[in-house]
Formats: sequence, C-alpha cells, structure tokens
Amino acid sequence: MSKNLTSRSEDYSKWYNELVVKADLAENSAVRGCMVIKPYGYAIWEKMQAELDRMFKETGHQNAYFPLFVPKSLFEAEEKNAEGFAKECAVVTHYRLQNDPEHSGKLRVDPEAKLEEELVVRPTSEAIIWSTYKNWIQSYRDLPILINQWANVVRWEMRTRLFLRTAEFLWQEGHTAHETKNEAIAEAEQMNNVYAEFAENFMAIPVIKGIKTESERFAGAEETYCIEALMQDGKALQAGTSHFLGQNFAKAFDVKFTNKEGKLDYVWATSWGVSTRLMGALVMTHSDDNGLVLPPNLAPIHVVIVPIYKSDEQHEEISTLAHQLMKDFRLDGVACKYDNRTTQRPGAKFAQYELQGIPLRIAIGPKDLENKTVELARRDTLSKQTIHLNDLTKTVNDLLSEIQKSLYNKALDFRNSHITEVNNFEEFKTVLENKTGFISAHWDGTAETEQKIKELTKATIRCIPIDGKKEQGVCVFSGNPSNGRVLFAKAY
RNA sequence: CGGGGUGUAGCGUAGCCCGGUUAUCGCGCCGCGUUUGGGACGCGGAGGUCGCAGGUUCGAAUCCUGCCACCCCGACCA
Repeated sequence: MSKNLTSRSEDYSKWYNELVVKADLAENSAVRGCMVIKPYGYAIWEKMQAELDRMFKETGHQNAYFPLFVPKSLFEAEEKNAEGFAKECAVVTHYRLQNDPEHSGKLRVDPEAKLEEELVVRPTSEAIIWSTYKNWIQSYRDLPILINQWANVVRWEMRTRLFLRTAEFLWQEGHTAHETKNEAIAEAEQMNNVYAEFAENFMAIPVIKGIKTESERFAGAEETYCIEALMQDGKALQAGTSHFLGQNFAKAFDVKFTNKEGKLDYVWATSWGVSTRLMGALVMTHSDDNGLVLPPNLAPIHVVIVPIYKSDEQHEEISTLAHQLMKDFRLDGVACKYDNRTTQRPGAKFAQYELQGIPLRIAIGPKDLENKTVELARRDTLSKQTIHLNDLTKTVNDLLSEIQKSLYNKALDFRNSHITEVNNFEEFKTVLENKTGFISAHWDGTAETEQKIKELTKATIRCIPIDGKKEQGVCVFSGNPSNGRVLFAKAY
C-alpha cells in the first residue's frame, strides 16, 4: 500500500470515496466532522454488524436501545467518567426554534424555550444505562444483565479524521451487570476475545490482546482490555476495548442487589465497544495502490462478472451464461454481480471493481465462449487465470477461502516483522523513527516514565500484552527494574 | 486554542508576485457516431457569485482591510 494512504487525508479520498464522503451538508456547519456513509460502505458495516451480533448472541447477550440524550445530572454521577468526557460533549440547551423577528425568513433559537436541565448527547451510554439498570436489579436472581446496544454517539473532538475519529460515529456498546467481581472480569476478558476473533477471522486483521496502562484506561474503568492492530504505515490502531468497571458505576448510580447470603452489595460491571473505526482499520490494513482490498468474509460482493463482446449476439450469449453462473454461485452462498452496463467499457469496469476491492472478477469474452472457459482474476494478488467452466464454482469457493487466509497471513507477517525488541532508549528512538511499528521494551510501571517517553517520542504504551512472557529486565528509559515487556508505538 | 498553508465549474488545477479582451487546462457530465480481452476515440455542447464583505482604481481572480471555511502540525481522543 502506498504510505500516502495513511499520511495525508487528501490521499485517503481515492479509497474512501467508494465508502464514505465527508459530510458537507451546509455552510458553517459543525457537521463537517461527521461522515456520510455511502451504500457500498454501509454494506460493509452491515456485514460487520451481522457477524458481531451473531457472536454477541452466542455469548448470551441481547440487544436493547437507550436514549440519545443524557440529563446532565445523570451524566456527572460517575465522576471520573464525566470528567473524562466533559471536554467533548455536545449539549442540548433549547427545544424550539422560532421566526427571527430581525431577519425575515430566518429562524432563531427561541430564548423562552431553554431547558431547565441541559441534555448531553451521549458520548457513551454508561450513565443512562446504569440509571436504568438501577430499577431492574434487586436480587442476584436478576443478574447477570447482558445487553448490547447498536447506536450512534457524539464526541466533539478538537480534530477529526475520517473513519478514525469522526464527531459522530456508529458503534455497538455492551453493558453488563454481574453478581461477582470474577464474573465481571471474565465477561470483560471474554468480549475482548470475541473482538480479537472477529478482527482476525472476519476482517483478516491480526491483533494483539492486552491491557491498558492506567493512564490509557477508559475513564471510570478498573481495567481496560484492548485489541491493538498495526497499520501498513507502521502506526498502531486501537481496534476495540472491553472494560472491567468494578463497582464504580454501581456506586455512582446506587445499583445494589441482595446476594445469596441475603446481604446488600453493589453489582459489578463491564462495558465494551467497537466502532466504524474498524472500517478505517480495514482500509489501512489491506488496501494497495489500486484501491481497497476486502477480505471475502466482509465483501458485500464476492465475484463480479464482466462481459466482453463485439456483437449483440455475443452479448446475449454471455448474459445467458452469466445468469447461469450466478445461479450456481448463489447455491454456494457466493454473492455475485453481473455488470451488464453498456455505458462502460470492460477496462473501466475492471478498474472500478479493483477500487472497490471485490475479491474475484470473472471476465467472459468470445474466446471463452468458444473454449468454455472464463478469465478469473484475484483482487489481492492481481493475478489472472483461465478456468474451464466445469471447474469454476469449485475454484471460486477455494479461492475465496484462500484469499481470506492469505490476507490475514500477509498482514500477520507484516505485523510480526514490525515488533522490535529494544533494550536502550537510543535504539528505541531509532527504531521508532526508521522502522516504525511496535516496540517491545521494558517499562518500570510508572506513569511518569510513560509520560516522559510520550513527550520525547510521541510513542505511547499501546498495551501490556496478555500473553507476554514474564521476564526480568530494566526499564528502557529509567533503568529501574521491570518484570515484563510492554508494547510502545505511535498510534492513531 | 496556538503555528503553518489553501480557497478559481462536480473533481483536480493555470493565472495572482508585476491589475487590462470573452478566466486556462485536464478529468467528469450531455448529444451524435465509431468502438468493447485493462481506465476508448472523433466531432459538437453544457457548466463559473474566481470563499464572503468592504476598499483602492477608468478597470480587480490579481492590490489593501476585515471576516468565513477548509487542510496540515500540536494539545485532546476510539
């Protein structure tokens, strides 16, 4: 992939234009930090939703929906959470517009329609959900509550970045309530594993499972689990998080239950989420200079058929064959499209589907009709082969699995070759600047050291890997003792 | 909010420093025809408050002032 893809937003556009456009709905509109997701982009999001939803349900969760607006008094209840998000909240203060007496044809906010209490547009839903759970929970028999919500949230970021940090984004947020600490921790870990499995098996993005340091932790959490991915430009991207919230929210919202011993206790909580940011991860992990490359598991269309003809008779004959092939593919669950437009020539169609990242392309021309073959092209390797019609459906099925695996392995090789162990700070800086990627280094466990390294290098601790080996050493910065390596990187 | 940069057709741009016909070019768009195994070609055509508002001038895309928007870098963040 071209480095440009991730270095300058102008260069994103070539790829992203197929998926989204930046919102420019009105002059002077703060909606600029948002994105319009186009149908093709949304189709990919829907595939992701469907798979995640299936995984959530398999782990016992149900979907529900909670309000967009959070009364300020509720929002401020959990102090750390409120503090963490306070700087980026959109706030509703009025509920009515009226004709502007001074500018005919214009509207103004009706000063009489001021809300008694401001409403915060949710940047995350812990507050509103926990104030609801309070009424749902009295006994250990009411637990656990395992709920997920598909929603939009708003975070008024100082600077937005298409996909990775938009003012409004779509996500899912799970919010669970448990009887015991261990059960809640197990839930948080389980969901982090679900995310990892989804990223790797479905999106073909290898991730490192880890926990966040205290300073990178979610506001209001006791522990934040995460999956970290590496983009092709060597920068890390947090792809999903799962939080063990302890009893912080239960205490803030007074959610108590009678336990099996008949004693009152606060419930234990988790929350976890992934967002449309994952689509950014997808683009930045697999795309090349010809455009998107979609893993088959995520592609809205697996195979596109492009006819090549000189006469109407040929065109008709190819169309008949194409329709037959589509029937065959559909029986195998292969999503296909026949591009029968007469307004575009084949070359233009080839380029378009490469830009869209459709995994396989079939071209059928007069020579193929004669030989009972088709030309089959792979998006990921850009290689082409001629296949006899008899072997086609099998070859397509095999190739789709092969492409899924191959994309993952390619990303995995890249990621693994960009984890560098370093043992002194000079090496740390050199690797960070030249080789980029993750740096595996000893850290003394203090926030001060973490902060200093961040100031000096812009690298942050992405996570303490869960399966990292215990190893005695000395901190790469302070020289103080350390009992394990952590992963540093520059991150989005 | 600080530091830098940019605003000219749907997109990308030339022109600006040094004011002067009808604002340049490419892509895209529309029509007709020929084409179709990797982004077709020919001919014809449509499309512009030169970011906005003021000022200087006989004359402003060009000079001056103010404002607005966007982009990049930083703080903040999924």
